[in-house]
Amino acid sequence: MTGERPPKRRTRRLRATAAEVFGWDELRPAQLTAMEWVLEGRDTLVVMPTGSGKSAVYQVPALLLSGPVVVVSPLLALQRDQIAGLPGGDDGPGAVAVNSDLGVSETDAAWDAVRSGAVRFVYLSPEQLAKDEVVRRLAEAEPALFVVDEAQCVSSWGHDFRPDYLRLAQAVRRLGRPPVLALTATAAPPVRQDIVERLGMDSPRHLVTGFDRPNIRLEAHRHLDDAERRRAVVEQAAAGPKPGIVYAATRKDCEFYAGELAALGLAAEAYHAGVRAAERKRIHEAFLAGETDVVVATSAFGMGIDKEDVRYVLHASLPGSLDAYYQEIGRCGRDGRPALALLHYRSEDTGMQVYFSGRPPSRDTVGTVVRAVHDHREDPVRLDELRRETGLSRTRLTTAVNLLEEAGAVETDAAGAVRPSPGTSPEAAVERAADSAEAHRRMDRSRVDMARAYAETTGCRRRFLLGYFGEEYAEPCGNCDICDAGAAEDGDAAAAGQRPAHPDAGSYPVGANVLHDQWGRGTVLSEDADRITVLFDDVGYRTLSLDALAERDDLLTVADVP
DNA sequence: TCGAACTAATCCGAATTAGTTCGACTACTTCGGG
Repeated sequence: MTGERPPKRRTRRLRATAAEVFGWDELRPAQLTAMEWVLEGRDTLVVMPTGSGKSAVYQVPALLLSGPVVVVSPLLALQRDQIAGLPGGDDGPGAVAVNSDLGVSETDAAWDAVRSGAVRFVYLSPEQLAKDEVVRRLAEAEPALFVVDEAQCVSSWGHDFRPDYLRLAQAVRRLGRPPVLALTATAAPPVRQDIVERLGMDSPRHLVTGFDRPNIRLEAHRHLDDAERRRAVVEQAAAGPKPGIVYAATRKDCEFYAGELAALGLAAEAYHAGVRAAERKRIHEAFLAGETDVVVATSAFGMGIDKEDVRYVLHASLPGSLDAYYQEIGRCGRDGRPALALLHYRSEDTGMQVYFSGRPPSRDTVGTVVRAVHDHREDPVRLDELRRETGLSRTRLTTAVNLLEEAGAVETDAAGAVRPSPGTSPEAAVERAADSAEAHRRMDRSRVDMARAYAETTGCRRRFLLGYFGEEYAEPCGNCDICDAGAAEDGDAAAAGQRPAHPDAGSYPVGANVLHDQWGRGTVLSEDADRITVLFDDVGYRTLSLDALAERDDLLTVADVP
């Protein structure tokens, strides 16, 4: 193994497989790089926009690996789409999805196919991997790669809504620790860090392609009055070029806006989790087929929508985070033609988003769980047994166990059973879990604050948004409402998006590590005309006014500059 | 945290108002009934 021969041979094999099996004559450099890392057996985190061929990063290497590939995917519909998109026929790679749709005999047949090697890909929800039986049968097949698709779900859903996402690392361990590949289209630096930690990835390589989507125009409008906001949303949704997506905060609002738009003669549909499955499928397909002008939806609508010609994404309310916002607006303008991301909000919207960011399990719940675990000090206990003993729901129990595990108070052993960590009392465990929960709450709260800060920024919106994702963007973009206003004021496009500089502008360069009097260590994410945004390790995102910083020069000190 | 929907109180009863309560997003899985 000397010189450059091995990688070159690997590259040739990847290209040949892509062409022969999938009919892809060209692979993009980023795709190829990530595929090579996967073949080398390295843990890998890939952040690439939808439509750039993320799935290929595991599909092609899968055919060159020695065992089946496990693919964790959050929605059963996505699993079906992925399998339908694979090349069929006798030469194509076999694939199965194991989930609650299957009957007993179908499930057995699926596992037989996995065991016999007839199947390359096994698609599973994280809930499936919480089952002993599933992990046991998978382990027998000795998987060669563990893929987590839509990996942002680990961070956005794992902490409360779907806690089995935080238990994937245990499953990976029990499967013999195959290399882990995490794929996502949108992840800010703290989300990437969360994904890496929660999946237990080992010194992973990161492949992050640019976030900027220059053809999407960014605008935000604040309203004082709810009726006025509703009027503006309906008018703009009706007037804009179609098709478009309107995101509303509640199911009720979806029905309201869809009703108003339909009354104006538009083909408009309301989409949310309260709509029955068959109807949702119909709406989804009609939208992809170009039969719908506007879908008005909650956050339920989005994953798996790969439609090129969406002309606008309009938000009728403040989003819960810029992570969610960027994901949602990224669904317009995929054809590269001009598109509009428009946010209508009221400051009152923050209340509901804080509510939505979820409440951690109570001290009582955590206490019940930790005492139950301590009762099994001598014989580690499985989660389903803990559930019977505590009478808690699956979600609440798993969330509490995850929190205790994060706090170092309990551990999961090689067989998937839970026991107390040595030397921790139940009382201390509850305290530590409460501290972890509080840290999550602060982080979630700061994400809502950042969504509002984006809406209210006085600088170029694109610079703000990209700064949030850790991408420096020096010049004003010229394609947001703030840049337009600046250009109109000074008649100078170059000055657009930049208000007169604060005397302290430049004191806190983007990327600099800083130390705050109260909030501790942090990293400067972006700099507006009169304020900076910092991501603190312990308290999350904060915006700080340069005026306030000028008054007390010991408040925030620069530790080092990149 | 906000706002819709409800309840109680008020000067006869209808109608207003102050106070209270409750629901507001995202999925998979399992299980019972038609």
